[in-house]
Amino acid sequence: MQESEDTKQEMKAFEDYLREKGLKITNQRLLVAQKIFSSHNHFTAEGLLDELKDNKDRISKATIYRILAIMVEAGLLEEHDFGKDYKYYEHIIGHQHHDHIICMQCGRIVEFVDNRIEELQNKAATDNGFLITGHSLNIFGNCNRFPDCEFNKKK
Amino acid sequence: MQESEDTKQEMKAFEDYLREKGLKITNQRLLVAQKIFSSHNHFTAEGLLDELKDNKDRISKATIYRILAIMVEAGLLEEHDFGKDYKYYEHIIGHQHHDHIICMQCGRIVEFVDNRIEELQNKAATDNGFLITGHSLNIFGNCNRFPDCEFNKKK
DNA sequence: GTTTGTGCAAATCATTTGCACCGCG
DNA sequence: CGCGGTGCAAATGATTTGCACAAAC
Repeated sequence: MQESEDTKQEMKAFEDYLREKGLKITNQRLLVAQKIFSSHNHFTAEGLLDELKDNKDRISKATIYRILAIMVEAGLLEEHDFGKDYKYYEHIIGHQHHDHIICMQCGRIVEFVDNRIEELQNKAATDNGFLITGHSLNIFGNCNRFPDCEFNKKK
Repeated sequence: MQESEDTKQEMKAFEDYLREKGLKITNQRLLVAQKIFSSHNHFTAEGLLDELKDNKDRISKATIYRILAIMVEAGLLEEHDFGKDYKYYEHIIGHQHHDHIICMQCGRIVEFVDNRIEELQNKAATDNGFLITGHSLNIFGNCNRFPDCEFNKKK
């Protein structure tokens, strides 16, 4: 696994977080973080486990979940619910906030940003007396017009 | 349980759907539908079960889930994922589409509509080559400023 | 009468957790 | 060393399902 400059910085942020919290820097944590930082795709715990099966070092499912929880807590990862019965994760360090459009046919996930929507959401929240702490906007549709739409690809 | 005019029409829509699909009109289905149509609150399967416990007729959890599935399929009910590990349902017949703001402290759910957001979502989808089939916009926040905010109320 | 619905308990499935052993610091 | 981390298997919790009995048409 080659390390880009970005990946190096992200790894440093993770290690700094671990040290800061008095958590240990283990092989499993480094491997998982590296795998995650080396891709910008949305992934599932199961999918991550599969990818790491290839590795000489086997990592248990329980550990995967435990590490994902730490990274979410650290603000390095975001957890998404796209309507399936498992969660998706996305590494967000150095990524601006965005929303998602999910293809119901092939599972393709497209990111988009619209600052006007963001503003209108803030307005809706404050108008209703809420102090906004987060939001989730998912658009579901069909990307059939794309030539490479594959059915039931999901992990 | 008194039946308002609205409730009567909603019950009729449900019964029509059942007949149309060759499904039977059972006591359980009528009771569940009536309980649902008699309130405009968001509810969970568990909560619905509790409410029906009071009734002389006991309905099993399995049946609740089966009936909820039918009503969602019929377009009478909408299923929501508000970030908890159970689903919320909302009866939507005769209700215009709306999004939700959820209080992370007390679980209070406020509905809002913003047509500009709807338009911008449609634009985002079509701009990305998607044929939009649905969307879910949830804003999470804190309604602590409200005097009657109760913590951990959730069903 | 048949066929579909219901209740019960057992099965699923993603995620979490208890516990004995392992390895970082 | 000593405590947090890991792997395994068992626990959890919402939802689903198989099956025998009951109710609708």
